[in-house]
Amino acid sequence: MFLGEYTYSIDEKKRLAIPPKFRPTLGSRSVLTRGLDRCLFLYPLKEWEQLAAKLSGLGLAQADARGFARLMLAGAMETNTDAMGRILVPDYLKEYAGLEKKVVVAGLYDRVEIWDEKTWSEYKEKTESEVGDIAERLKELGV
Amino acid sequence: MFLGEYTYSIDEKKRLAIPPKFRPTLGSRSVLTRGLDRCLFLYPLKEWEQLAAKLSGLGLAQADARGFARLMLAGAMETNTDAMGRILVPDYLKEYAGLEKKVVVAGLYDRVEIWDEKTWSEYKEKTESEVGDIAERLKELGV
DNA sequence: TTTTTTTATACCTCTATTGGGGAAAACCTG
DNA sequence: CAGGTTTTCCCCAATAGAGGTATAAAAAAA
Repeated sequence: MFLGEYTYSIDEKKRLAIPPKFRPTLGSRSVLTRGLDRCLFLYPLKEWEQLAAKLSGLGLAQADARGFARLMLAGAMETNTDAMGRILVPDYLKEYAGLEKKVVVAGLYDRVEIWDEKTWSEYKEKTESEVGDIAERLKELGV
Repeated sequence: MFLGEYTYSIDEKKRLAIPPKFRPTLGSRSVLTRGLDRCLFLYPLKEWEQLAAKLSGLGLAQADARGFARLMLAGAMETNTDAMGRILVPDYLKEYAGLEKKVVVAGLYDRVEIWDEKTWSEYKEKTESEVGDIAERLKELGV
């Protein structure tokens, strides 16, 4: 289970450290792809395989489903973590997410998300004001 | 069951002691999250897992559900209590709750709440003055 | 008052993070 | 196809920071 948010910097060789707590769960092979809302998704290989199967089964009928599947499948790339637990972020993904120097790595239960620090803080502020009453939402979930 | 309120100080390494009475119930692994009214919630791992599974089950499709899950899941952090019964409070949560030196740890039946001492006393004063109105409303609830 | 538990601070060890160097592989170009 | 250039990967090192431990003081209990 991935939890928490961490800040790292991408070095000039496009290497990005993964939080030590995430490393055992991710394993040595993981998949990096375009995510929603201008961030990147990072999955353990097994989780990715399940998701990819679901995505390719999404039927060709709807244009938006096709677009979504293309976004994630076409942009996917397997990444090997080096001895220090870092992954290499390819140019086209770095550009997609607008990653500058400072980057936020966030754990979201079954996946890891990678955001540019600025984009992340803007998104959080926006969401906090829109989501409104957290207590109400939690009650809907039966907590 | 968590009961009572205690005052502790966070050391310069962001470590915070948990009341000895709470330790057996929390176990060695627990989860610290953003709470309501600028405090932090601390759950035993098992309790949290139920909530997290529900949040992650909301799926990727809707933008507002995504945002809500991101706030709650990325905002959470698993904390291991050390040999002296202390937990580590990450920067972003310390900042969220405005924790300074003195901190109040309060038991609320099934969860633990963590407040900055100043925020806590202000909140209490405010609530005590409204206590009459609240009692009226509780009567309506049949308490 | 004595004993025991607990809190807080200081210190020390170890791990994590970030940087760089160099080898190998891939790519482009002439 | 050969030479040169760029990119990727692997190894190593230094520093800083985090995590663990011990001790002394304080509080609580007997």
